[in-house]
Amino acid sequence: MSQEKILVTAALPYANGPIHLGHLSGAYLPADIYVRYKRLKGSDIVFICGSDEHGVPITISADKEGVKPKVIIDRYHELNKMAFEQFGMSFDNYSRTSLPIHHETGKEFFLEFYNRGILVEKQSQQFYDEKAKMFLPDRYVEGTCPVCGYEEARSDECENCGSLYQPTELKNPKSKISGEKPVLKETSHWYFPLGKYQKRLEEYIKEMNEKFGWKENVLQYCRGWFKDGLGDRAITRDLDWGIKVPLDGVEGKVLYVWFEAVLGYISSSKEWAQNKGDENLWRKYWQDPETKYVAFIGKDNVVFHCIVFPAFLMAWNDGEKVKYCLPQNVPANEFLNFEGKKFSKSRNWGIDVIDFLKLFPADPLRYTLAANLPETRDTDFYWKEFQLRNNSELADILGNFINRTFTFVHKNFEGKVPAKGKLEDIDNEMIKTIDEYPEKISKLFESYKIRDGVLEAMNLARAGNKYFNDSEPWKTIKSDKGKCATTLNICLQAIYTLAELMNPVIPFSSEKIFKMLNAEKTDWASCGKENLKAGHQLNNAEIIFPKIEDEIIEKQMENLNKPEEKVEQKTDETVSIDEFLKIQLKVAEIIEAEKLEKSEKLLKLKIRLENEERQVIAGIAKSYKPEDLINKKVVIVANLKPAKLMGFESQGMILAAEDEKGGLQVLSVNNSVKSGTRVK
RNA sequence: GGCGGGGUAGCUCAGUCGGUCAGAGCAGUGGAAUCAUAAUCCACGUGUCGGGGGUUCGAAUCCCUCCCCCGCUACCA
Repeated sequence: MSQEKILVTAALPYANGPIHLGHLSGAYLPADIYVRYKRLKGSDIVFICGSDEHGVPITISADKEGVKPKVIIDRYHELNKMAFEQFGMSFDNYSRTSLPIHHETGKEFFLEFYNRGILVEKQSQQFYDEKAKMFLPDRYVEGTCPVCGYEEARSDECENCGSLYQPTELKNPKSKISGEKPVLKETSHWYFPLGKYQKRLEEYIKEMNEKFGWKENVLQYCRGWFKDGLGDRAITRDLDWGIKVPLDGVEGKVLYVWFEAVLGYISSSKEWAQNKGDENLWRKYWQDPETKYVAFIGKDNVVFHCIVFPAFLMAWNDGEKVKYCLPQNVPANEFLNFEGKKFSKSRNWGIDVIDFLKLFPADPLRYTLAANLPETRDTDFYWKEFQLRNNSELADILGNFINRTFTFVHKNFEGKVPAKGKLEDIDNEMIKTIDEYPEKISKLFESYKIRDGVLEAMNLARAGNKYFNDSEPWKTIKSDKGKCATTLNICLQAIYTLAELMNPVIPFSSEKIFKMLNAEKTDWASCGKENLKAGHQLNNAEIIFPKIEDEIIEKQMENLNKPEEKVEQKTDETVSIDEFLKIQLKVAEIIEAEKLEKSEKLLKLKIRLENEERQVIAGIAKSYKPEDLINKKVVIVANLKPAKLMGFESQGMILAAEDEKGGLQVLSVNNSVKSGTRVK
């Protein structure tokens, strides 16, 4: 088979915030594993990505901070680029859509469509914020629903009753940006007639699926869109931030981000070609019908990559010019949740890649995420699972297999690869097993079952351990050194194979293993053969996967509870009287108070309820001296679950409110109320 | 409200164009071994495959219905 030519793109992350673990699982990690695998297979491959830097949310972030959008995108472009590098993403190019080269691409496509009369111009009434001097997207306008009277309805749809209406019908509209009342203003936009391409799109997807086997979830999403019918979609917006509409006399309009963002793949490829010193090199991939184009994305992006982008390319290809390749496969993943809940920036739920990599190396994270990729449905990231994957699999199974083999060879064979002797059944079987692995994993990776491929690779390490155990080299070293040598030789060949098979998943560790083996990687097809010659000198062993201690994981899990409490404070959810009555608030008299020595904030109090005494630890030392509290009658939560603070048990909690200066005011009642009285 | 996805062993997840499909890993229990990061290897699962009904010789897998969770709902990216 001739060398495959492959173009791989990974979704362009939006430069309005840091990427988190969910992004990695959705698109980037599977893409990187696939690309690294294909490189080992010897494919001619180029891997493209970059920051998506236009759109309204970025301008809003900029306004909030009182800076230009450029500040925002520069910040997150650099941050995310760095995060990707540390995570081991092996992009050939990581570009950004704010570059002139991309603006040119965007304008070129727009003009191509405009000049060929493909676009439709339509007038419409849009809300305009006079204070902010901008047109408002629907989600930034709030008002009273004309149907049900719900006060937080959007400009075109009520989330409460589900009604759809014209923006003109919304009562009391209010801009969420300035808080001012927006006015309706006439505007015009260009629309791309997606509907005209629906039939061809359906055929395209059907054909690609038949030939290359698309994922079921992706097909489902597409069917959903086709079922509803595709309509015209506006490809311009009234905004200053973005690619200017390249027509004379048109001001204050830009190409809508979803029109140009997908074209960013092409621009990034152009930039890559320039950097390579061959301006037209990108055409070798994008414009050669032999190219296998694979687009890795998360499920939220399916419509853009399976429908919108292909439609653009079809429209372009209908012209006289050179034609672009359409995606041959779009292996979109579902989402990764975090400890059972959706990642949420606003709720501070989850962890950003850059922060994670400050705590742990990339490979354990890559392995953990790969072993639980949301390929068929949403999955979860759990700190405990991360620790377990690292400790029980990377360290105990893979790491230990390598370590036990190396230490044995160094101790008994002077660190040189022992020569194979007479082979017995067990040896032949192991050799066969090793030899079959590359093809086995290939099959999985080729059908985008990345997760299964990764887990299968770990099984070779398991097989290695079993072979080691069953061969008992610690016995044969004394009884039959030739047999022992055979065992270790085969174990080392297995380690070599593992280093290569695992290379796409844990590239940093793979390099370390190759270094220990004092060897270079080979092509994928050969890595299951005998690659280490007898007598070959090995380097010293090192621990590749240190264990992660419980305390470190527990600390991370403790941090999680903080944002959760914040969320509860913010919600205005109501509680029933029954729920309220579960909390027993009681009046208590403070009879003793003393400061806890090692603590800044805590006081140890003895309080008296009706006829019982309790110890309560209260965090009010900064606002009250112990002696000031004696005989004071305060309100406590009497049935709060007891907790230990600084080693002292606290049987309840004193209610207090924070004043403007951050001082605390304890809730107190005057002496006419008896201790133990229930507060209702 | 509409549309879509999901509900499979203690946990995380595979498996559904009906017939060795009732699974893997982890956890748990017992055992073997001691070269190794106390690391390995072997053995062990009576799970109503969310509930109920139906089609069929046969359903986790198809149809109907109910319950629960999640996502999307288009000028938001």
